[in-house]
Amino acid sequence: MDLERRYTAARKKALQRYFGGLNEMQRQAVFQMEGPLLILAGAGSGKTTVLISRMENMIRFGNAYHDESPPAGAGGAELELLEAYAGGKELPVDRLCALAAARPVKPWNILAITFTNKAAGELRQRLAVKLGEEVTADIQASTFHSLCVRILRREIEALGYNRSFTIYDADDSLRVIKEAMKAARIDEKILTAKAVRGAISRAKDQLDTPQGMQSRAGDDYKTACVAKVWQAYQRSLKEASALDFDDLILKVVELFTQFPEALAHYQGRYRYIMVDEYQDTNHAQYRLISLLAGKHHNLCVVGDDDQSIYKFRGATIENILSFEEQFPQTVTIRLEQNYRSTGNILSAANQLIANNLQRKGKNLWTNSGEGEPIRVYRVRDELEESRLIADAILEGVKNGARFSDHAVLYRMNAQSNSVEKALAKNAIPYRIIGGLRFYERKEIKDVVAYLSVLVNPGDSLRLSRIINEPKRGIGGSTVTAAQGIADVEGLSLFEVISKAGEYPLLAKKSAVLGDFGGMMDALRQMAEEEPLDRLLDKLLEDTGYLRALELQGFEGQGRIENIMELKSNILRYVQENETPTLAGFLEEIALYTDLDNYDAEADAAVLMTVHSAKGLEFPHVFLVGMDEGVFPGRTAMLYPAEIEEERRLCYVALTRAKERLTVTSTERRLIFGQTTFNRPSRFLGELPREHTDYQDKTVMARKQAREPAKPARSKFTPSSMSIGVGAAAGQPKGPVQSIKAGDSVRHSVFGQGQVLSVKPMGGDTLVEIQFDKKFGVKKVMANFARLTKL
DNA sequence: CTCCAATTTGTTTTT
DNA sequence: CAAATTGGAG
Repeated sequence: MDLERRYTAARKKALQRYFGGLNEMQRQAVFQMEGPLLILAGAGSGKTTVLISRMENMIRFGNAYHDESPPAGAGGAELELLEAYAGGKELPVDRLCALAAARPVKPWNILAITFTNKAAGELRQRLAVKLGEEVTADIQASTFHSLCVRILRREIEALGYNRSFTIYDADDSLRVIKEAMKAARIDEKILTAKAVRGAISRAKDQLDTPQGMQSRAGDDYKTACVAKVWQAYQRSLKEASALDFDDLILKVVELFTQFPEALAHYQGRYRYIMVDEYQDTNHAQYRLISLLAGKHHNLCVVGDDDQSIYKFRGATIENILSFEEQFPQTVTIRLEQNYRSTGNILSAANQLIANNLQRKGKNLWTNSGEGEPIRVYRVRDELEESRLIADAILEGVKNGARFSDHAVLYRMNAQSNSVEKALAKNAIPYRIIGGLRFYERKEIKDVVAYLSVLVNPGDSLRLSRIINEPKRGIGGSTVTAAQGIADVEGLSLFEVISKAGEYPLLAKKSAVLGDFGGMMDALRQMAEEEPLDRLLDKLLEDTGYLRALELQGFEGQGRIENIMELKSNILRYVQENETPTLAGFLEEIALYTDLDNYDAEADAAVLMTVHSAKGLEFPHVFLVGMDEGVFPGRTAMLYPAEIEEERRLCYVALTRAKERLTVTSTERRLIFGQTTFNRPSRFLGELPREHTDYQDKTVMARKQAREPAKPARSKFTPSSMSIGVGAAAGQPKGPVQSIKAGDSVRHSVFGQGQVLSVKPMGGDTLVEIQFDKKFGVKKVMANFARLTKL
């Protein structure tokens, strides 16, 4: 009797010691393993560490902490050992596990859902360090979308789709919607295809149906149109055996509601579920999770209502605000100690977000010192803004920081341009996350379209993308005619083309069409026999795609390099997977994002949107464009709810910074070809003075103060925007070597590259250079970049 | 059918 | 301001 009590107590102590690196709240979250658990984790409160420790605890010790009975056969000797460990003696981990564990969880019973594939990979990696590769490999850690694809690959035939379905991206969807709108005679001037796509997507997030929308539309013409287009859109997708992003979630929900035995299977498999970034889930995702957790109720969600920034994508903050009602007997744990930022940064962020009404409310605190105040600058325009940043980064590096310690955050991708130029001019290596993504480049989309058609010949959309790329004399009119026949005959476009000879309408083109069909058939044959990289080579050769690019000159060179990059991606995929398939590769890249590729190791400054920066942290953060109309954005300014979302976004931006935070605002700015004059963002006014160091660097301010152009206040002097940093660093004074497109050059930072284009610019020359894949294409100023011709 | 040039258009944020 | 679409000529 007494032994039992002592054993339980010793075990508790031992576990406390094992997870001694965590704070009290974090440990509570780790040990709370059964039942619904809501972790409200503020920015920088160590929630990833908690998630990892929580999984480690489950796998090593099971519910030992809350278990009342000692393991079978444990006696006095075991108790003594356990007490010794609790008291500070060392003990091998396996030994401790044997002493303490109570029904440990099997790794394959754990499902962890993250926001990006990168985050999932990191989770797995950090877990592997603690538990080893084999154990970790059995844990399902992925995004909602990857999880759903996995499930659908096995089960989708029950819903009448082909197992080798294609995943359409936003661009593909838009094309299909445009087609549907044309067929329905809906004028794009009244209702744009993009608006329709958005409306459909949001409706899908709500688990709405075309029929439901139709009946609710009433006399609302636009809504009725959307419902009609949606219906046609869905029919096209099914004909092509394609799913869009939203469908991935939707179809799994459909599967689980229609086939209880399928649901039961996955409920049995995923007994312990964790969802990260829960504040950014939408209704469909909530449904999916409730279904999966419906049997065992072991659902742990982690989130921060103050960091909900994806409303535009259907995320509903309600999910986190009403979690306790949705799941009775929820245990709620708040993590409010921040380990990331200095006191000044944290206090300012706290005060900013306190202006929001729609929130649960919390107060982050930190043990670390005040740090330096937030630097707030008002400058003339985006050029000065960028120069200031370039100078500050150089200053930071001079003081011992790495380039990669610096991040520049902005509200929209278009803002990256001026920053990019300034960094290039100063030979500061940088990487851009987002913007035009690798898989959105034309040549990559083309090649991927070829590959998709090989897997899924029914995919008419992608077929028509590449049927005349490169030019082979199959123009729009021919495709339209063939598509018409396909619709009438109930065949796919590809089938009609393959036997073009049978249709008088296509008689003239039957030779070219037949050749094309034959070529694709031959390639499909090869796809089944040859390794994927060989297939790609053959495809590029046979289709003439490569040859066409070679004839394009330097622009084509860059594209070929991109395709080679695609090839190395294929090779990597082949190496990393035991049973590599073409379909598998296509799936992987459909769900791939730029962020997944973000390599924190490479020493380069990072440029990205605030949205992309979610979950990341940097010692030095620059937040640019804090202007009314930019951040908060123009469209948000009229609606209080939107302003709150913008404020949350701003909160996310501020809390990315660990040590130094610089915020800038400009008097005027060139936006979409028009100079706009903006007041400083209202959010700047919400940062308390005692935590900021404000400097007005506009011409007006200097005049008013009757001060010469040099501000006297700071030892950190971007001042008159020293353009000559690069030159001062040792640029040879002689005439610029004549560099022309096609030359090979060496750059002091980026290494060797090929000149793509040369443009005279403001007394200097802007050179666009293709470097190796680590840096990609960069634009640099010839006079400052210290280029040497090879 | 293809190519080039002019016009038009749009301007958050993304799995 | 840039990209994308449209229109006309070859």
